[in-house]
Amino acid sequence: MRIATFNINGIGSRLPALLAWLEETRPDMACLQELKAPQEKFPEAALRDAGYHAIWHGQKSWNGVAILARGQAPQEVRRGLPGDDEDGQSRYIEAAVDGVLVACLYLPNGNPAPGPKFDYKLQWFERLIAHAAALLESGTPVVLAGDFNVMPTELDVYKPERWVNDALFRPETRAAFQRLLAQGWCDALRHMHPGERIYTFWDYFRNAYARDAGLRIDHLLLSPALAGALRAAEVDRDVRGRDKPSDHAPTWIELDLAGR
DNA sequence: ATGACTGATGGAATCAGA
Repeated sequence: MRIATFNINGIGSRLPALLAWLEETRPDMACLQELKAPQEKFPEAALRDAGYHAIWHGQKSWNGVAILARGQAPQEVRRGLPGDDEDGQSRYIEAAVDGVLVACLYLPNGNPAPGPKFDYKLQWFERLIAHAAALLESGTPVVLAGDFNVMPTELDVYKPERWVNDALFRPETRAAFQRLLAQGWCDALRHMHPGERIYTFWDYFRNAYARDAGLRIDHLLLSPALAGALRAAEVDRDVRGRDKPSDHAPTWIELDLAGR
């Protein structure tokens, strides 16, 4: 089973690029973030024509997440991260496909830091950590996939010293990510490529992609039950170099679920 | 430290992104 995560930065303007990528790579599941579209503007029919069933949680202008599954309907388990009934931002959706629970998340950016946006980021992170613990306790095979807006280590930033005070790289943010990992999650891309510089995001500014001035902020975390099934983890970086690209590249894992 | 680029909204200029 191949599961991808892709922050598409606007499904309205990115639909041709999304369809082209789906057609080429045919992932079994795809988690999308930053739909930037209200619920009724999601291109359900176009995706169905491409062979994908979808669930999504839209929002006007910002945020928005979706889970696609090829040839079958994702079974929605949850929409919205528990822990704050006042949180109206569409950043979390969860579905089961073939016995695997997949959480699609878009963790808040948090800039500028410090400030209320950074506080929201850290609070959201705490809610994620609490919910992730509950998922692990359930014993279900789980993948946490999405745009975490965290570079876990200095290896994940083209120029760490420039980012130390940024919400994506501040000590509090990295510490929260490490606490999440310490529950027992496997950072799939890092596990398959230890010590390697791999990025999933390149800024639109200053020709960042051509300079390879990137960040690794899109992650797929595997529960212990799934870690042994991991066969590959890669970034489709060429997608970032195409016409009208998202600033993120699709990131994916291959799991061997035979004989579970 | 700052700015540069892009999408959504709304129909210009501003916000947000990372």
